[in-house]
Amino acid sequence: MSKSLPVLTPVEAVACCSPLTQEPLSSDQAERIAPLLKALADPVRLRLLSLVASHADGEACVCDLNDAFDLSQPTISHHLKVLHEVGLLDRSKRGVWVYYAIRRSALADLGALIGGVAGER
Amino acid sequence: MSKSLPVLTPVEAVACCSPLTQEPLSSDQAERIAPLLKALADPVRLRLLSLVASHADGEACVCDLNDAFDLSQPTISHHLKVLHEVGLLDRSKRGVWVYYAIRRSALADLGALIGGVAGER
DNA sequence: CTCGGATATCGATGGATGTCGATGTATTGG
DNA sequence: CCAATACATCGACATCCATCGATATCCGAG
Repeated sequence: MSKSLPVLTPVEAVACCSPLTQEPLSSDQAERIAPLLKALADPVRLRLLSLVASHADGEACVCDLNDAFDLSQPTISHHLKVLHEVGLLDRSKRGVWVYYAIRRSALADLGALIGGVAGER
Repeated sequence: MSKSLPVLTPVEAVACCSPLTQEPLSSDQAERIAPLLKALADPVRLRLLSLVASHADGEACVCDLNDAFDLSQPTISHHLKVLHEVGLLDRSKRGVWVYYAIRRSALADLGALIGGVAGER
């Protein structure tokens, strides 16, 4: 089986690659990185991530996020789940509220992978 | 019509934004950036881009690229078109062959947008 | 002009994805 | 224990997208 899928979130897979432009990506590497970009490749999720990141302490309550969009609450919940599952957002529950927090290192790694900046690891 | 779409390739839209994590993305900004990430968010296209970028002079002939994949020629052609349309690859024809060349500045801008590195413009 | 090779375009198809309303689950207040 | 609020899950639906085979287009060789 060529598909022995790792116990590795997409976000972890990014850290192990040299920049896109330096040497050809292996098929496996590409398959691991693509989901991360897919998670990012939606206007709503881009705004969600950006909203969370630019909030105080880099985290925001779902209740705040819902109001920023003209979309149903399940839809926002779905998008947050996608971002959380690939490891771009952390999730923590406090009382009735759920807070999502940005993972800056994940974004930094991804940015370095794309932009070709060697890396500040 | 809220949709007066610009004469602006996605790749040009990127250069105008501060990093994702700095301030919330506007709806319009998100709508312009998402297509660029969508173009990147496919394992085959990631490898294609990486192959082209790491080739000599940052460009490669389609004939070389086809052989690197287990996919039909039309499929590769389609992926290259997607990357070209968003401005990540330049296209030039020489005789019978078509060469695609990486646009490093586009990747750099996108990387900076995601990674939060201010920018080396 | 004709042939063959290199790429692009077209149409079809199966599978993934964004969105919604309805409903489920958990926590707090009374 | 009950009601209300915050959030997640579910099922359905429409749309989008990766892929293919067939075919068109372009160009150099002879």
